[in-house]
Amino acid sequence: MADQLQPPLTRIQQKNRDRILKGALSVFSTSGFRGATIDQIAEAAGLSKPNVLYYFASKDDIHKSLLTTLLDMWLAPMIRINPEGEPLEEVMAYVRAKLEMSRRFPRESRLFAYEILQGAPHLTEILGGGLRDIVDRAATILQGWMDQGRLSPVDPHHLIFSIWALTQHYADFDVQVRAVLGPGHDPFVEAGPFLDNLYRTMLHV
Amino acid sequence: MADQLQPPLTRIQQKNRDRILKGALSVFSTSGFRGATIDQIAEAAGLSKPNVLYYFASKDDIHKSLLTTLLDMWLAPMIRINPEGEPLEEVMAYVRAKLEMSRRFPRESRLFAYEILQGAPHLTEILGGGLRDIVDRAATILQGWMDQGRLSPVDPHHLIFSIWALTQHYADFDVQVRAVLGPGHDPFVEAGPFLDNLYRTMLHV
DNA sequence: CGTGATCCTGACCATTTGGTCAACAAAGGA
DNA sequence: TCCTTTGTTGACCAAATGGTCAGGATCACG
Repeated sequence: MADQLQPPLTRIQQKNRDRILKGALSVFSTSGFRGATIDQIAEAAGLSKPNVLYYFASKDDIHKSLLTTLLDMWLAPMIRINPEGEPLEEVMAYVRAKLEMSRRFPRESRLFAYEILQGAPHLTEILGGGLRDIVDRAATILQGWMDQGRLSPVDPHHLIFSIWALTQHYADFDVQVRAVLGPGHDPFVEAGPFLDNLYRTMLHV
Repeated sequence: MADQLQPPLTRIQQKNRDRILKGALSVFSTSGFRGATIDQIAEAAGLSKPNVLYYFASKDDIHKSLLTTLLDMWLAPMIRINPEGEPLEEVMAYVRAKLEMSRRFPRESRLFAYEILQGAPHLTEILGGGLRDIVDRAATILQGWMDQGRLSPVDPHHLIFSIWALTQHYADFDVQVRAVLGPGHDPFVEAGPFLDNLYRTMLHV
């Protein structure tokens, strides 16, 4: 389990690995793992297929690398919940951060959605491990606030699920949302006040 | 656009088409369209691959058939919203029906999730057509109730999105929800009161 | 029964796709 | 400059996969 002493990446390695991951994010997030081909990734990255496989051992390797790299970014807002802060504002800040991430990084959201739908074959250990710890920490903080009467009491885990569901929905189901709303709408802009109102009314003591 | 006069299905056709669709639902909902193979579907249906292709022209055909067949069932609860009913109870009944569908038909939920994630290649005309009409009708009813002061005013479209997101999340992200909650939890059972409380507090005048 | 329609399958095909490899090109340090 | 390391690719392979087809089995019905 000790970290391998990796030789530092060369300039070219840095650049090309980056291009591959960027291209792969684009392809995986639109077609899913099975639907994506190394050829597509190579083209999106502007490299030849064998060259892609020079930097990553396999398609699986690219996918796993993407997921683990992005997971940190994805969970960051939850870690930033501050137990010393004002309860309602902390929750609202998390909701806003999560919605903003869905707006700015919809491909990342879809990448995770595909992975979870599939049964999370590449994330099983993380799901029951690190993720659960992070969520439990947040749930404990929320529960504490509720016990102090500073937040309306609800199940903290399901509160967190609701935030995930409501914010990621706008990224993952983007086409459906836009098809139903029709042109002239910005789903993310409209969702802001809606979610704000929803969580304020539900959690206000 | 006129309906073709189809010869009635024989007993065997009825049975085998049914088995294929059942098997395909299972396979598509766990692997997505591209991840599913006709061989897997055939095995799940207990038929040989050529026999599957005797009943359906192509893999695409099976998939499209599944989606259109299931879409009606999926939208049924929304159509049942009754403008003459008691507003809050109508909404709560819809929420409960949708959660119950996620619980009983998680595979159907995931099938749609995959399709939307993919950009809904097989549902584009339905999304902007029939679905939009159904949603708009429901949104109009909700808006009417809000205008009458019988429901707290919120954006009706986003209210509907929120119900979809919150209920389908438990089916689509099942592994994640269970991994976070740990053993000894029934997410669907816990979600019931949570959603009940959420919508009552948000919509109660 | 008989016979036409329906049903079923082993064998096969073309294409796609993940991945390999030998050989060649470019960097880069001494 | 030379030579080792690093980077790149065309050609290739084996497996998987969507789909076809000729022919055989079974069914329904007069």
